Parts: sequence; structure tokens; C-alpha cells
Amino acid sequence: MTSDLPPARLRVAPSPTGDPHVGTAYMSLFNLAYARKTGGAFVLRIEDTDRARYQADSERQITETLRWLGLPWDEGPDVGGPYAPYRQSERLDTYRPYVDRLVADGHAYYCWCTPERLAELRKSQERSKASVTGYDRLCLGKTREERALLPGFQETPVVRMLVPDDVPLVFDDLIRGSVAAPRPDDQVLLKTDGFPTYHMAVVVDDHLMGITHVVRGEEWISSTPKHLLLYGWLGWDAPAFAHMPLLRNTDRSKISKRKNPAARLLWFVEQGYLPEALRNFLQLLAYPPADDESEISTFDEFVEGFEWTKINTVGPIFDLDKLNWLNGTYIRNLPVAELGERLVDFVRTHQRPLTVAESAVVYGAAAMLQPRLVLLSDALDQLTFALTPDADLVIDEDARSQLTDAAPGVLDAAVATLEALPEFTHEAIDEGLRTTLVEGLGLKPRVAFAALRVAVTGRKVSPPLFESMALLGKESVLARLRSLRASL
RNA sequence: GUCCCCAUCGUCUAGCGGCCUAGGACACCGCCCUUUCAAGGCGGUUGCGCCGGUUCGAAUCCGGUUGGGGAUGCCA
Repeated sequence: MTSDLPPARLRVAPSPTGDPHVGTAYMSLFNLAYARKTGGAFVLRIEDTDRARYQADSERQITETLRWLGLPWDEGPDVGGPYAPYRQSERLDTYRPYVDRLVADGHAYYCWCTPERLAELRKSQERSKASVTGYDRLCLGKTREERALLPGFQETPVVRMLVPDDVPLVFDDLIRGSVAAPRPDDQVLLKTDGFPTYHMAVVVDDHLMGITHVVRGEEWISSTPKHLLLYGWLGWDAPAFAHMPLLRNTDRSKISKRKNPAARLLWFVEQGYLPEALRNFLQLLAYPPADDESEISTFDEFVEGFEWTKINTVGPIFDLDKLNWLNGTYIRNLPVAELGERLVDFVRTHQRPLTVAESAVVYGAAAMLQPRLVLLSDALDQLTFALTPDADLVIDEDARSQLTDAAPGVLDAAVATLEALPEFTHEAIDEGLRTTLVEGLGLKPRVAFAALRVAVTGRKVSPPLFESMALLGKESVLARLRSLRASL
């Protein structure tokens, strides 16, 4: 499936600041596709330069969820690789010399302004509706001693880049062609805590790790001139850039965990989505189906036809309808045994513990549930009747109210018929009951079977009656039929 | 405020000057099938934001306008 394109090295670089974000998976998918298409490599790098937002558990969640999704990386913090370490916090010594060099070359300068001074500066610029905003370069060209005499001074400086007036603002984008970006501010490169900012770290690491294609969200377009400046100052070739459209909430804003539970990658795991369905869905966002006939396609098919220019520039709204349909379709396409296994596994890890007998019930229900599931989590509710002891079965009021005058007769006849059945398969049950109730008593199937459904499941709506009976077993079914009969 | 990006059914998309009285998918609505619910089959409603221009001809090119989004952080 590799093409004759030169092997590309791509990376995804999430920040461990909480639950993995769905955008990380989206970026990973497209990164990985191109890496595979060119026979190159896909790298996972952890961008943990923000100490304040760092969450220890986050990296594990990121790797687990991306693995769950089936998007494996060739190099990363957990698997190693020729450019280790792959955690930016472990690369602090790597960045320092480059920062020093930029300062020495006059491309960057120290800034001793306090965060308070900066905040005030920003506020006053906002108030005066100034057309030029950003740092006022108070520290530029001053020594520590000179600056110390002025207000808003702090002992530990940051390092800022000195953006020249003629900074190039136009660059080529694999998806958008020629793109113009805003003029950057004198961006901080090294923070007071000694950590580089994203802008410094990303350029150094991408270069050192041999990244050939930077694929990231559209929100980074405005930062690209800064990065290009850095590449130039450091004497490095810049990689190719592809700015992906931003996933959006239904209100069209950038997708966020606050407004959209689906912004959390873990949410899909918890809900019972199939990773292959989510992958297929993500692939369809801002990207045409691989095949005219169907929107269902494998990762390999996606890779085969992959082209940057096919990616749309419009940020797609993350709408669950199509994903739900895809998930149901993928569930239906699963071999029954595998669905059974996934169901048992899902219920156990995300819903409730299962005894051995209960696991067998869930596993055995796979075939009858298959066309009825949108999510794996849907199974449990539909199987309530089968996981409830006969004596504890509750007959819902709206179910009981469906019972007609024919119910007692139906229940009696059903008990007699089922008792006499040599084998308790759904085919045998079907045939037996149809013979006695429909042909024998002359009842409409609808009427006859409704009463039995109520007795066996306690509900108005349930999985197919005969399969449900077979799943439950003869003894249990008879007990339930007698129980409802007795209550009439 | 300033700068940048973007604009086809409700949603995801096809379209890259004539094949478009705009195609597909999801959702929605009917009908069929049917023991309930699904699944499946068949059919249907819905869209090129607006105004100019270029052209024999515009969803497709250009300008403007409106609308949406993003950036403007010692967050990424």
C-alpha cells in the first residue's frame, strides 16, 4: 500500500493536561495515514511543557485510548525510538543551547516584565482599542540593571523572540495552498520556570526528530510565521505544513469538553462505541468517502487513496447521528461470537460485574441483539429480563395494561405447549406456539404473543420473543408464564 | 478592537465553467416486511448566504457584503 512518495515522518503531539481530546485522535488518524502511505514513520511525542496544567494520569490515558482506536505509533515515550526521549519535560537540556544561540545572534532577548505588567498592558490596549497589540518591547536593548529601575520588574527573565518588521507571513499549506497569517507578537520562547514554550519546543523537536510533515489544527495557522522564523534563524529547513480544519460543537465553536461530551476521547470508550466505527467516522470528517458506493471503509482503503488536497477547509460539526449509524453497522458486521465477547467485556468493564452464568447469558444474546444495538451499552437494558431472577421480575404498568381478555387463555395454552416441547430452541418454540395459539385458538399473532412477552420480559418492548425464551430456558419461562397467569 | 481562515441539503460530503432543473450518506417522513422493538427493502421532503462583475454559459472565476470560526497567553 505504500506509494512511491518519499518516506515521511509525522508526529502527533498531545499535551497531558487531562482526558485525551478527540482532536488528538483526529490528527493522529491523518498523520498515520500519510506515514503509512509513504512507508514512513508516525511518532508520538508528549508536549508536557505546561507545568501548571500537567496531569500525571493523562499520558497513560492518551496512549491507552489511541491504542484502543487502533492508531499505533512507531516511536514514542512508551515504545522508545531513535530520537528518544519523546517527552519534552525530559528534553529541557536540548532546548537551552538553541535559546542561547538565538539570544547571542540577536534574534531573541531577555524580558523581565512581571505577569502583572503584561496583564495591564494587555488591558489598556484592549481599552484603547489599539490596532497594534502585543508586547511593547520595554525590555528590548536593556540590561538587567537598566530594566530593574523601571516598574513591573521581576528577577527571573523570560526569553522573547525579536520579530523583525519584514517577517514573512505567507507560507504553503498542503491542504490550503498559499496561506497568509497574522503578524506575530514577540513570543516568549523560554519561560521563567526554565521550560520552553510550545513554539520553541515544537520547532526544535520537529527538526531534531526529522519530522517532514507537520499536521496540526487550524488554530496553529496564526503561529506558523513564528515557527518559520525560528527554522530560518536556526538554519534549518522547515517541514511541510498541513493545517487541519477544526472540529466543532453544534453551535459551531471549536469543539470543547465543556460543551460537548464527545470532545473526550474516553467518552466513546465508555459509551460503547466500536473503535473501528469511530475511526471510520473521524475519517469522514472533512474528508470524502474512500468509495463512491459506501461510506464504510477500512483504514487501508483510506490510506490507499489518501491525499492532502482532498481534505476540506471547512470545520466539520461533530454530529453523532452518523457515528451512531456507523456503530450499528459495524456491530452488525461483526461475527456473532466476537460481538458476544465484546459485549461481555464491555458490560464488565463499564457497567456491572457479571457472574459466569450472567456472562453466558450476555454472550448467548449476541445474535438476537445484533440488529438492535447502536452502542454496546444498549445490550444491558435489553437483557434486564434475562439477568433478573424469575421471582424478581417486575411487570411494567404499561405492559400489563396491554393485556386483553385473551391473556389467561393464551398463558394456559402456552404453558401446556411449552411443557410438552422436547427441545427448547427458538425454532421449536416458534412452531409450537404458532400452532396452538394462532392456528389452534385462532388468535392474531400480535395479540397472542404480546401476552407472552409481558409475562416473560415484563415489558411492552423486548428482544424477539422466541429467542428470549430460549435464552431464558424452559423452567424459567414456565415459571414466568404461571406467575403472570396467577396474578390475573 | 486588530489580524487571519472559511462559506453546497439539518449534519458529513461530491462538484474544481457547460454532463447540475446540484449527486451520495446520515438524520427526518411515508410505504413494505413483521410477534413488540430493531434490522432490511422501496419512495419522499430539504441546499449552492447575499449583491455585483467576468463569460455565449457560474455552485464552480473575480470583487464586495453578510455570516461563522480561529488567533491575539510565561496554554497547547
